[in-house]
Amino acid sequence: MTETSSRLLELLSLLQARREWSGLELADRLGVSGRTIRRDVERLRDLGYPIESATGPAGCYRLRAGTAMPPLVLDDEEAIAMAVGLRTAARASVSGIEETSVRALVKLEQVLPAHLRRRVAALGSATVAPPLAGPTVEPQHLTAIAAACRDGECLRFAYRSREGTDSRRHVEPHSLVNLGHRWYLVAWDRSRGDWRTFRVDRLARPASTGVRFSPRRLPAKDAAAYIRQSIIEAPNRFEARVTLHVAAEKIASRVPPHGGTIEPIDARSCEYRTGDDNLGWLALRITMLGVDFDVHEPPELAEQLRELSDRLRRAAQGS
Amino acid sequence: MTETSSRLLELLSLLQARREWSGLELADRLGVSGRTIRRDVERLRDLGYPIESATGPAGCYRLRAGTAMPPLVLDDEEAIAMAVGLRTAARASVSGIEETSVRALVKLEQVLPAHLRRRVAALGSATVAPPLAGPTVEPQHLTAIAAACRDGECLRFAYRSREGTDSRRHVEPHSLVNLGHRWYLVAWDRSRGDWRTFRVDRLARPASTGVRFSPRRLPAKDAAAYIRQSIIEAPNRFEARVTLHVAAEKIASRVPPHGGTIEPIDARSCEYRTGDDNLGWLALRITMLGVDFDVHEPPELAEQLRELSDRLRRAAQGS
DNA sequence: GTGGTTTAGGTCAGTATCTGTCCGCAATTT
DNA sequence: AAATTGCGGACAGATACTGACCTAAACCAC
Repeated sequence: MTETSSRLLELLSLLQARREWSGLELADRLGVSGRTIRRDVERLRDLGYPIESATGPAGCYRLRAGTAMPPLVLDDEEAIAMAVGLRTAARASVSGIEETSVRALVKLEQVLPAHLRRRVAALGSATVAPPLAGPTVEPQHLTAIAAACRDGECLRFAYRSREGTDSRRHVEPHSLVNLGHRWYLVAWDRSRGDWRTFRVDRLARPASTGVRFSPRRLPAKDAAAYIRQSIIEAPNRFEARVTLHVAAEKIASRVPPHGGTIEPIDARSCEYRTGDDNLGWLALRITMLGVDFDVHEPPELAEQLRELSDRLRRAAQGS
Repeated sequence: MTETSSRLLELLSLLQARREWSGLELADRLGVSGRTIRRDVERLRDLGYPIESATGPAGCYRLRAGTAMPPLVLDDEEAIAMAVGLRTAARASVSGIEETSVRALVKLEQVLPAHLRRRVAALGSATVAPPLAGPTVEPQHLTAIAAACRDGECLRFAYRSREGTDSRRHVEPHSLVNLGHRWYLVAWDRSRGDWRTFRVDRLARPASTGVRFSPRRLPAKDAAAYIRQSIIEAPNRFEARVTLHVAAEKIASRVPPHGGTIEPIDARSCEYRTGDDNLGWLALRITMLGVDFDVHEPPELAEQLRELSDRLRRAAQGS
C-alpha cells in the first residue's frame, strides 16, 4: 500500500509542477489506469486539495488554491531558492516576519539534503553585505539557535560583550527574538545562574550540546518584553534629532519600521529621531533619505557629515 | 485507504514540526496502535525519507536530512514567511537564484490559500523600498509573468517605453530573465509580429488572457543571450569611472555582482566602473562604499556629488 | 547487574480497500 | 452531429492494512 500513498504524493507533485494535466497524461505518467487517476483525484479532493477539472476535448485537471496549504513538493533548485529566500528574509527584510522565517528555515534545513545545504552555504557567502545594515547576522547561527530553542537543547557559543571582552557561554536557550533590525537570544546562563540576553551578531560558533533541559519561567511577560527592558537600560550610543525639509507623509514610508520616528512639524517639514551605535551608519541612513535636512543633535553627527561632505567635494574635484 | 495516505502525510508533518517524537506520542496523536506507527515509519523509510530511531528509555523517532527533499508541510505562518522570503530573494538578493526564486514562488502562490495571499500582499506593501536599488519590481508582476511563461499563456500588459510613451501590449511570453539587478521579459509581440524585450519595472497590470499558444523558437542561443544583446544596444545613460583609494581586494566583496567592475591600480587604489540611468542612485552607490574616491567620468556625476556635498554641509550647520 | 522502557519486527486472522474492467452519462469543442 | 474528455456506479479479484500477541535487542536508572 506504500504504492498508492506514494502515487498520491507524486500526483500532487505533478499538479504543482504544471498548471494543467489531462487525465490520460497523468495515467500514463503514473502507470495506472484512467479510472485510478479519477479515483486518486477524488481522494486528494477528500483530503482537502481543490482540484478543478474541465470536460470536453480540452479537458484537464488543475490544482487551485484552497483553504489549507498542501504539502509542497520541491525540486532541488526550488528548495535552494526557498532556503536562500528565507535567509535573506530572516536577516533583512520587512515587518515582523523575521522570526517566522527562522522557524520555517529550521524546518527546511532539518531535512535539506547535504548537497543542497552545501550549495545554499556557497550562495550565502556570495551575498553582498548591505553596507548600512550594521553588523550582519549569520543565518546559520540563527538556525542553530532557533533549533536549540525549539528542541530545548543546551547551547555553547563564544560571546564578545559590548565592552569587547570575550567569553565562552553555556546556556539554556529560551527564545530568539528580532527587535529593531537586531537579533537577540534570551537564555538562562548556566555558569552565571541567571537570565541573560545576547546579541546574535556578537556571538560566534554556536553549537548545540545535545543535552536536554527542562524549560524555566522567564521573569517577564514574554521574551520580547524582557529584551525591550534590557535594551532600554543600554540605549544607542548616538541618538540623532534632525529636521527633514519634506512633508511627513511623503517620507514616512521610506523609514524602516524600527529605524526611527517621524513627527510632522508643518506641511513642509518634519522631525526625524533615530539612533545607532555607529556614527557612519547613522549619517548614511539619514543621507539616504535623499532630502534636505538640518542636524540638531548630536554634535558628532554634524562633524561626521562635514567629513563626508569634504570627501564628496574632493571626489568631485577629480584627481 | 485515504486514511493511511493522509496519516503518512500527517506523520511526515509531525516529524517536520519537532525533532524528536516517541512512538507512543505519535500513536496517540494519530489515533492508531504503536505497531501501525512502526509500520508507517517503515513505509516512509521505503519512500526514501531517512528516519532515525533510538531504542531504550530515551528512544525516539527523528527525521533527518536525506538525499531528496521530502514534501514540506507548512503551517500558515511558515507559508507566509516562505512567500515573503522568495519575494525578497527574487527582487534583491544574491547571485543568480532570482529566477529559481520566481519559479518556486509561482509554485507556492498557485496553491496559497486566499487568506494567506492577502496577508502576504499586506506584508509586501509594508516593505521599505531600498533607495539604491533603482526602480523596484512588483513581485506579483514577476509571478504573473512567470506563470504565463510556464503555462504558455498569452499575456497583456501596459508598457512605458524608455522614451516615456505608453502602449498596450499583447504578447506570447517566452522567458523571464534576471540580468544585472533588473528583470526582463522576452516575448513575441503579437501586434508587432516580432520579438521584443520588456523591462518588468516598466510594465503595469500584467494579466494572463488564458489563451494558449504554441512555443516559437527564439532567434538566439537562449533568452539571457538575447537580452544581453539588446542591452548592449541600449546602455546606461551614465557610465561612471572613478578611482577608489582602497585596495581592490578589500572592496571587491562590497560591490554587488552586477553592480560594476573593480580593476586594481596599485596596492592602495583601484578603478571602479559602474553605470546607471539615474544620477542620484549612481552617486549614492559609490558613496555607500564608504571610501575616499575621485571621479573621472561623467562630469554630471561630479556635479551631482557637489550638490550632495553642499546639502550635507548645510545639514551639518543645523538650522 | 537487574529491571523497566522503548524500538524492531515476525506472524496471524479478519477486515477493509484498492485496482481494472465495463458501462452509461454529461459537458464541451470542432 | 461527432469526437473527446471527465464522472462515477458496479463488480470481482487481488492486495494491503490493522491490531493483537510475542520475542529480541538496546539503553538508562537504580
